[in-house]
Amino acid sequence: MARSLPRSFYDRPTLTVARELLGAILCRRLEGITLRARIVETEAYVGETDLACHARAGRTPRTDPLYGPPGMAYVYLTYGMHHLLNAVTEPKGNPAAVLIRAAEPLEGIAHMEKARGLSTPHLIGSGPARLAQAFGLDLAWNRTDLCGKDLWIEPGDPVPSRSIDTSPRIGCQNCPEPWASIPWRFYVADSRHVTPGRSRPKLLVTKPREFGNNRASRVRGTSHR
DNA sequence: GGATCGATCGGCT
DNA sequence: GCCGATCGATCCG
Repeated sequence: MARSLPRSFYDRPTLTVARELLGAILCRRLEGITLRARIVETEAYVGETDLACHARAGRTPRTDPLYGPPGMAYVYLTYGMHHLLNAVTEPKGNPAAVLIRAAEPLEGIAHMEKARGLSTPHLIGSGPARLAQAFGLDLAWNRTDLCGKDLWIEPGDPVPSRSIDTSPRIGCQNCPEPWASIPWRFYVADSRHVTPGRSRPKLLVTKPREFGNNRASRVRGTSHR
């Protein structure tokens, strides 16, 4: 049952791994139960030249896992309170990884709901920090072998390319171009379990402005902090 | 439904 | 010191 993806799966170009991780099943063994969730959103971070990738700073104690063998977990803390899970990719020495951004709970859902403190299905794993919280992942999981027995990823039903959408990576707006705009985020287009607010490329929702009341002067609130 | 803002801390400049 | 690979509460429309 626990047929985890082999290390060779991760030992490939990061963009390929990011696409093919869609539909795969993230799993964690707990006492008595197994958590399973279908990955529906990923982002690729590729090397020191990618100025959105942590490896832009070179090899440091923090980024060291990115330089290690493929198939290892890279977990770090962001904003002082959120943990994010990555899968290290490409041959050893090539600092790159796939950020696992969102997943649809399949098994062990009650445990995930408890860990998240809520039970709204599409809010359990729809974001990298939410997913990490649902799975109980923190810094102790950094460098965990994803080809091991505690935390692993199983093959799932492949997502056809027509069902995959792309976008710029979230939270990289301040990076220099082309890194801010390069479409290295991949997600299952019709999934309700992706990061909210960015799943749909905004259809023709914008109504024609009827009253010429185009007040551009947006009062910039009295910024008292 | 969209925009804004505060929380909170490790790592790098 | 400064700034995040974020989330959730809150306010507004």
